[in-house]
Amino acid sequence: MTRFAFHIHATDGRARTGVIHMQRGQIRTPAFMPVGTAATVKAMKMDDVRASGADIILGNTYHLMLRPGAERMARLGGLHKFGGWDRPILTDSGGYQVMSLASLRKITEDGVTFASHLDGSRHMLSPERSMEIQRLLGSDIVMAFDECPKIDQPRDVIARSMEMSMRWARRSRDGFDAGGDHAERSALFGIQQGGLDERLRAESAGALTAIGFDGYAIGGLAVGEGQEAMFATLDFAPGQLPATAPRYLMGVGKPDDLVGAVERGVDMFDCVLPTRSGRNGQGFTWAGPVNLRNARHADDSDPLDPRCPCPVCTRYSRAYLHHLHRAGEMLGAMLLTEHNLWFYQQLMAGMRAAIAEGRFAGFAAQFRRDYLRS
RNA sequence: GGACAGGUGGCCGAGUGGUUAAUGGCAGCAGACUGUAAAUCUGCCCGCGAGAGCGUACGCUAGUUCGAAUCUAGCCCUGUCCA
Repeated sequence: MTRFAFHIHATDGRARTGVIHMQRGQIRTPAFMPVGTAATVKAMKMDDVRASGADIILGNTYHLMLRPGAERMARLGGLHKFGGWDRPILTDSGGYQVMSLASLRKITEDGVTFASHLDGSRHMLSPERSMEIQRLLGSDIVMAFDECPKIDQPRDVIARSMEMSMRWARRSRDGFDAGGDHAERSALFGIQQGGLDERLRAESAGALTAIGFDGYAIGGLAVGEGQEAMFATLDFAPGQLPATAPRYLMGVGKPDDLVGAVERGVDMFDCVLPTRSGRNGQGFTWAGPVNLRNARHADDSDPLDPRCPCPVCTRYSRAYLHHLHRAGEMLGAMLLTEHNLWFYQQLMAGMRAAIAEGRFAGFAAQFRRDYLRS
């Protein structure tokens, strides 16, 4: 059975559409992967995540190693069984927490020591340990352990960080390959760094390509640089990575970010936005984002998005969603999260179809007219 | 009828002579959220004004004082208990 294969079915400009084949299932690209940090896509049941159109979800090394713990997870049969999701799971390596938990960690060449945000206990994450944890979780797509640096730093700091991430990529490759059966069933992605700098990105891409990975992630973006700078970087970064492998833009993004990134050759995405925003009252629609807490929805009996076929838009009104979010009812978070995930998946499906039919530019233009309507 | 305890900005509730247009919380009006320390966070929230500022304001009235939400007196109202 195929461990990992990426077939590109069509291209349109730099945009591509295809399918990743893995033992636990197929992943249609361009793909959006809902984030399930703590063995749950927050506020969602896994059957509903699947019904929204997701082929793959994320898990997180750092959070799961702290709670419930990687060894426990392995004893319980792995992350898929534990969380009730039998399709592919991509696990982040903990590299993002090197940045997001900057005040709680110390970096050395060997790895990163965290003071747990839960109880202050100390935990070491190295390329080797991150690979081991992702193996214990039973991950399908393992991410190399990297440092996701803050963007507002001098070039030489970004350069040294990137170089260390490339040494860690080598160690991640070796650690993953030593994983026995798991390495036979799963895939390993490297992560390009280098900030907004074309030469650093090229160096990073070269280092990763020399090591060899199943897929290549673009890391270190969507960390405050703004869409214009991100797109400027994506004008060259995807092209520096192997054309035959999936390209995964980590942590992105808003709907218009996804369209612009697919346009520039990206195949995979993950982002907390649809789920977090769903909990915080923001709903995504074809006419742009909507804050359901706003007073103007109190008497609105229309669905959140008239074009949306999701279980929420076909049953409930904006007024009801407004009421639930005002009242702090948990169903409000659940329903809006579900809609948002459907919206993201419909957007991806729309892009896949447009690429396959050679009309991506028109799709993107129409999307922007409706969504950005400014 | 009597004894206590109270009456503060939409609500709850601090403040007990001067850095007080008055701490907090809630409600309200907006905004943010991008490999999840987030069902979170931020701003606004008496009126007029772009602003400086001006005007009103701590049950009511009258006082004391350079100065009162804070002290005094009377009155009104609310709660608990006793008759």
